[in-house]
Amino acid sequence: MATPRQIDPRAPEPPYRQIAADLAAQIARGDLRPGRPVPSEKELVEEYGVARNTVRSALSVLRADGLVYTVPGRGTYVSDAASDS
Amino acid sequence: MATPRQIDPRAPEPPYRQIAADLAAQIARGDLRPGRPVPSEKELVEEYGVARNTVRSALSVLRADGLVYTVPGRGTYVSDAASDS
DNA sequence: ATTAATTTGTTCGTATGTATC
DNA sequence: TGATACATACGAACAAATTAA
Repeated sequence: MATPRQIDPRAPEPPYRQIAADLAAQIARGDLRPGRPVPSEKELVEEYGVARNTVRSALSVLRADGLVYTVPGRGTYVSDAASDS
Repeated sequence: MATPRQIDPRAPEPPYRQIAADLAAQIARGDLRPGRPVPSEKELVEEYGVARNTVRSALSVLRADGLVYTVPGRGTYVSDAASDS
């Protein structure tokens, strides 16, 4: 089963930003490493307990920040320069 | 050719649930028998005129209900105890 | 033994409608 | 009103497992 990760639906920060921040923290921490895949959208849906759209919104933030890149049909990966952010 | 089965896209029940209910009815009726294969996803797509994802959602419902089980690469089969449901 | 065909599994892209805040 | 979230659906591509030729 997926490791549950907590987000607060009533926090001022919307869930998709909380998730983006959490994933960014995992990258900064080195839990998610450059070149390695981020959990799939399906897995993130299960881990965070949100809809797929919400996960996708979070990943869009990370993409915009250059922290990850997505390959259609493959997955989303941590960018090589992500650690220097 | 595949026997067309009617789905009402404007009904309150979403198509994937209508399909699940229809297949469950076929099982209850004995049209689909324990141990025997359910039509392949490809066939169900043609029969119901929906996308593969939608067929797979319907099959997920039946699996969750224990009415069928799926063997990767082989197919989906009616569970032995399906009749007692 | 190899190859091709079939079938299910996985993953992302996109769109629509509804509901909530 | 606008941003956000959820549910659902269709599409496309490729991988993996199984079976047939």
